[in-house]
Amino acid sequence: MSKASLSRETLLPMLAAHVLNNGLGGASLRPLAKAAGTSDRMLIYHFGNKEQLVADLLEHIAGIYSTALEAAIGAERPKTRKECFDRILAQGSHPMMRPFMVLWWEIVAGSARGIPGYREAADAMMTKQLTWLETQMPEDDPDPAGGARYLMTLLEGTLMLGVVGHERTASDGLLASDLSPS
Amino acid sequence: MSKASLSRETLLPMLAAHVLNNGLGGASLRPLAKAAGTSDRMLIYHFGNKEQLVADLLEHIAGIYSTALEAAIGAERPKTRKECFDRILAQGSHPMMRPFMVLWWEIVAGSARGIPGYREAADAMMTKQLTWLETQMPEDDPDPAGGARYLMTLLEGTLMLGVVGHERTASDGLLASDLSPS
DNA sequence: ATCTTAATGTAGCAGTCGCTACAAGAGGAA
DNA sequence: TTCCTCTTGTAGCGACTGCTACATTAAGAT
Repeated sequence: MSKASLSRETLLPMLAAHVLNNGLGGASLRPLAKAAGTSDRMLIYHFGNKEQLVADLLEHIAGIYSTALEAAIGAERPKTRKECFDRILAQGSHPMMRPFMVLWWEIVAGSARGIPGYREAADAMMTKQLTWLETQMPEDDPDPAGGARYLMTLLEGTLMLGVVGHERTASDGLLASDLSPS
Repeated sequence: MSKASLSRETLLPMLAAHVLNNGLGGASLRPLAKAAGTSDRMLIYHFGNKEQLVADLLEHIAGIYSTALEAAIGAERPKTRKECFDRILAQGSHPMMRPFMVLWWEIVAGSARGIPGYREAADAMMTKQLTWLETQMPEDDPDPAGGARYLMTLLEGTLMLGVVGHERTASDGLLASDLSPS
């Protein structure tokens, strides 16, 4: 294969990198192609049309997210739900995660708007994160499944408030709650 | 005034209606103008450029949201936080609210991406909803401010999960919690 | 009546969009 | 060799983008 024809599979990582840095909605074929070292002509050739490209890209990104989660399983489990929540929130708020988070909200918006491919990707990423979170719950938690869903809801709400400049709103609200199972 | 020259103020409601039905990011001047009964030429004349138009439009929409909230103050206050939460969630999930919700997630995404005007609008709408929610808390709540923030976090998380098809995730998670103050 | 200014229509510019027609090279199969 | 299929480059189409130059109308001020 040596020099090698670019294929969907070799293209996708480079496209994903560009999208993480520049957004998905505003991305057009020519900048996308340049980032991947090709031409718009070839993107259409490989993916058929832009809609399919975006769908494949979203699926690919969901895959990246999935493997990232699998690699992030902590050594020692948290002792309380609160500790679990704080740890994951800190992880999601890490500057390294920012491009991913910015893209995440774009995916949510696209999902709400019904743009093809977005809903599926959002669903996949949510499901993955949820099952991952279940494995990260405290060992003695009486209801890891329900607790994970509860923490997830709280986590996403907190992240959203943070995005619009209301991180204090979320943290103040949680002061009054110990998040302990009922 | 009779026939009347169109001004920013007369244009904005019609622009807002169009944006609520068709999205903000993908909106371009000519369709926007047609929806408002003018020409792209006049939109630029009145608003200077598109960026300013979008900023003004977002501010206007935040104002609509604000007055809508003020009009929605319930007659009798809920008795528990759970009841308060359910009532507001039902309100936010009402089909009538859908266009607004879809736009909301677009605003959140724009805010995350740092697009001018989005963050300010999102912040204003969040702040408004928060102070409104405080007035809707149960009368005997020991900590209405903290409770409102807590419910708000949960509410936004729940709405987000709903948008990506995980409404069950949120509701299942809340089954295990009575949301009562600690 | 004249002057000024705000409001509007018409036409178009330069750039970008997704996508395609056409042709050419490259590598394997016969 | 001859063919055929896969891959790629070049060029461009028609639609749309935000925005502007130029001209015209209408109304109010003096």
